[in-house]
Amino acid sequence: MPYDPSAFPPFAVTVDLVVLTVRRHALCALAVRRGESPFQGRWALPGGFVRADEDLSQAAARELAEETGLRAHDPDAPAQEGGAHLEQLATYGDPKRDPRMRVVSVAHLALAPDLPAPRAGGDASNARWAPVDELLAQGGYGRDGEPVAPLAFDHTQILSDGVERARSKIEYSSLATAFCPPEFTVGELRRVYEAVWGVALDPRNFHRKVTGTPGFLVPTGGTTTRQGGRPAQLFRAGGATLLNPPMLRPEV
Amino acid sequence: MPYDPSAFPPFAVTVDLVVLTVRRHALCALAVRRGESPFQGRWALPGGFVRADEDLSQAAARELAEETGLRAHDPDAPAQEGGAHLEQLATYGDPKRDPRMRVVSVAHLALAPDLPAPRAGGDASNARWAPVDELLAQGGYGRDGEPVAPLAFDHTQILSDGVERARSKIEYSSLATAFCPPEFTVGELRRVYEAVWGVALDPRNFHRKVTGTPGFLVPTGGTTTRQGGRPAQLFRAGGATLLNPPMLRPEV
DNA sequence: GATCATAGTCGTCTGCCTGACGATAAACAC
DNA sequence: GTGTTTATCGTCAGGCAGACGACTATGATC
Repeated sequence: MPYDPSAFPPFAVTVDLVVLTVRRHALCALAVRRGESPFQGRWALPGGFVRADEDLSQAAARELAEETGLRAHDPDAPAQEGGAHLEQLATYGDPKRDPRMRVVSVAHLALAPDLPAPRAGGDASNARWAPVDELLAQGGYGRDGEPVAPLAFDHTQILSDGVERARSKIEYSSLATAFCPPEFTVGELRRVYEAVWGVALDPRNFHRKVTGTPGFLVPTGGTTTRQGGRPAQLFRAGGATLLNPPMLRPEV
Repeated sequence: MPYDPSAFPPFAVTVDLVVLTVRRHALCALAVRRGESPFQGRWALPGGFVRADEDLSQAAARELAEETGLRAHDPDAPAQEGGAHLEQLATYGDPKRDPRMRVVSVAHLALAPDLPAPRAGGDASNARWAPVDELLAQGGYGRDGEPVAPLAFDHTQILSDGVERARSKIEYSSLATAFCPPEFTVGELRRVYEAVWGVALDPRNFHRKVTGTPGFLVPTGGTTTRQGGRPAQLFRAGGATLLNPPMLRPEV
C-alpha cells in the first residue's frame, strides 16, 4: 500500500490545560471565559491549537505561560521552586466534541502554588481561579446560590479526570509539593493534602509520616510563624519523586 | 477572534497499540512487520489512522480486532472473559516522529490472555509475539544472538511506557486477571505477576494475599491439574477493580 | 503580664499487614 | 512405594498506620 495523503482525514489538534492550585483551603482550577462561538460566554479550560512545528509538551508549556506566566518543569524532575509541574493527562477525540470540526485535544495537567490573579489577555474578568467542586457541579448552584453553567465542550470531563489524577498522584509521589511555595511547613503541606482530598488528616501522624520518609522533605533551617501558633520548621522538596510506602488516603 | 479554518495546521491522527500478553513465563508484545516505507521491513507496533467519524477508543478497538480478533472491554469494567482490557496510554506528537508528515499518535494499551498465533492480513510472518525485553533491547541482540533492529518510529518509547503502565497498574488493580483465561488458578495468576514484574514471588504469601482480598477472586468450585502437582482451585475475576491494600512489588 | 487560642512536635500503644519459612496435602512419573 | 511438583495452611517477628495524650512556643486578649 503506497503512501496516499488522501487516505486519512485531517484533524485539528489542540492542548487543553487543567491548571490546579490550592487557595483558601480549596482545590481550584483555572477557568477562562470564552469570547467566541461556540459556547460563547461560558467558562472553559485554557487551551489552544498546537502549532505546526511544536511538540505537544511545548504547546502545553506555551499555553501555560500565556495564561499564567508560569514556566513548566519537566514531569520527571522533582517539584521545584519557581515553576509548575506539567504532565500529559489524556487525549479526547470524540467526533462531536467540537461542533465546528474534528478536533482532538491533548489535555495536560499543571500543578502550581497559589498565584496572584490570573491573566487572560490582560482582562481579569475573563479568567479566574474557581473551586473545582463548583466547576464540576455542572447544572448546579455555586457558593452564591446562582445557577452555574457547565464548562464548555467536554471540559467538565477533562477537569474531572485531571482532578482524579492529582488526587491519586499525591498518594504515591511527592507532587503535593508542587502546590507549595519554594519553602513551606509541614502544616502547609498537610493543608494541601486536605484540600486536594477533601478530608481532615491527623497533624501528628502526618508530621511523622512526611518527616520520616527519606528524600521527601529537606529542612532549610529557617522557621516561620506565618500560619500563627508555634514557629514551624521550613522545608524544601527533597529529591525523591516516589513515596514508598505511599501516603494513605483515608477511605471515603 | 472569529473562527478561521486556516488558523490551525492539519494533522494526521493515528492509534498505536501496545498489546501485551504472557507467554511461556515472559511478558510479550504484539509486533508487526512494516511492509512499506519508512522503516520498511522493521518491526513496529500495530496501529492505523483514526477515521473521520470514529472516536479514539473505537479506532483502537477496531485496530485491536483487526490484528488479533479480540474484542475490547470497557476500561472501567473489571477484567472479564472473552476479551481484552483496553485503555488509553498516552499521546505522542513530536513534529519529526514521522518523516512523511505531521502525525499525532494516541497510543493505547491492551492486555490479553495467551492467544493463538497472531494474524496480520493472514500472513503470519508479518506479525508475532515477541518478549518485550527483546523488543526493548534496541540495537542489542535477541535470544538467538542475532542483532535486533529497534522498533520503527518512536515505538520503542511507546512500548516502554506501556510496559511501565502495566507493571504499575497490576500493583493496585485487579488488571493482572486480564492476562488470564476466564478460569485460572492462584498459581497461574502468580506466574503473571512474576512475568510482568520479572521477579519471583513467594507462593504462600501470594496465595494468602490474593485469596484474602475481598472481591479479587471468586472460586468457581472446579479444580485443575493442568499445571501439574496437586489439584488447584479455579477462580474467576471478582468484581473488585482496585486492590486495597495493593500488591507489593519487591524492590529492585 | 497572665491567660487563652493556635499550631507544631514528640511519644505511646495497638492492630494489621508483610516477609520469611516450616509443614502438610494431593496429584503424576517411575 | 518413592520422588517430584504444585497447592495450601500456619506461625512468628518486624514495620507501619491510626488513635490519641502530652508538651512547646508563638501571638492575641484582657
